[in-house]
Amino acid sequence: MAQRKPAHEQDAVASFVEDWNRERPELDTAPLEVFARLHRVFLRYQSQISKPMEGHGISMAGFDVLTALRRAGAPYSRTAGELARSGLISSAGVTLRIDRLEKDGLIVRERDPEDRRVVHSRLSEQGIEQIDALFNEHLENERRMLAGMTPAECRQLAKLLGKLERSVAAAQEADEEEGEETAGE
Amino acid sequence: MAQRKPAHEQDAVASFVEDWNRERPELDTAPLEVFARLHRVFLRYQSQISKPMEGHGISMAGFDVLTALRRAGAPYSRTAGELARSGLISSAGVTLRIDRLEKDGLIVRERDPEDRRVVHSRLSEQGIEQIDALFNEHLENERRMLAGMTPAECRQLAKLLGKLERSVAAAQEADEEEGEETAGE
DNA sequence: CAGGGAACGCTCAGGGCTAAGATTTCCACA
DNA sequence: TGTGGAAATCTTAGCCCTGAGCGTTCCCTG
Repeated sequence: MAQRKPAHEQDAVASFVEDWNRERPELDTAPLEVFARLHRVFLRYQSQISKPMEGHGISMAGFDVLTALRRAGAPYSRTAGELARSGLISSAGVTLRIDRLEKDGLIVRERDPEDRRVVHSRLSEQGIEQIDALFNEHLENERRMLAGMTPAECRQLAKLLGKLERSVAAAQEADEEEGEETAGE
Repeated sequence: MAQRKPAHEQDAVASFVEDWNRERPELDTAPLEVFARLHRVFLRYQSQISKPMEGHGISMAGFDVLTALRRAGAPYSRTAGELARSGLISSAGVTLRIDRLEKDGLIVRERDPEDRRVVHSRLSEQGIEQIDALFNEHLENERRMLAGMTPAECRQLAKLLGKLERSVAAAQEADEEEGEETAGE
């Protein structure tokens, strides 16, 4: 009943896998070793990364937009569609993010005169200052989160995560094509 | 039909790093190689993993609770606090998750007769059936997402993610201790 | 054996995201 | 040149999460 937590705190995912092997031994739980760990480390990362941002009154969602604009270089402007693709979120999500940032005076919306469907979001002066100050803190914070890893491990992990992203994206696209095929039957 | 992502489209995170080197060359962006990739692959994973669950009318949040209870073994029961820690979420979040699952008839709340502060959440018969059926699909889906990786790469990645979780957790705990020290001044 | 602190779960206010569909604008082509 | 489809953005409805704080219950201590 009580959870075992020996002095050197066993990996939580290893316990999960043990549990499943006991409860449903016929299942091959190998994928959990990757994805359950991915999930847990992301949740921890997310909550840790939010701390310096909250100090500046900026959310992770807002930070994502501000960095995308800052990265773009002068005049620090992108369309809503570009922001959706770069942040891997829906177009509705972009609208909401931009609403909030515009209300805070960090960005301005500008309708494209050539193609009036398009809206450009541009960093305000205040937005540039905020993100330039915050990004240093952000990197410093991330460095502290990597303190337990060697540089070689970081490089190896980065490489494998890149490969995993491609693998997950491939499965996603395979699903979408299958959906299109069966849609016309 | 041509692929949507032609060969010349390089890794999105590599482009980010290039952008930062151009815009703010004084910054050491090495941590992004790990965390930006972690963030992106998690977002893709999250949206892909939701597909089979939606078919059963279950959210990722609900799935997390149901698996935690199923893993626990008979009588498939845990306290709210245990669920919060195992899912890395707040106690308020647990209350909401349980509210929804109870309304759907997948779990039942039972107040502990020995310690009346404690509430146990237990899988209903229907809950057990649902999660047993869904978990197979879930693992199959995860396996498809790993199709682009070799087993050796998966093991290596799992190991490094485990190490990263410990490293991130250490940074988190360091922050909390610092907060406690300065709180009493 | 009475207080008071600690532990547990819940409530509330404030954000955040998505899917589906509406609206506006562009553009290719008959 | 008129029209239908496609594209870009916004709106709506619904669900999910957190931090702060509340009420209840337990239990240690004096």
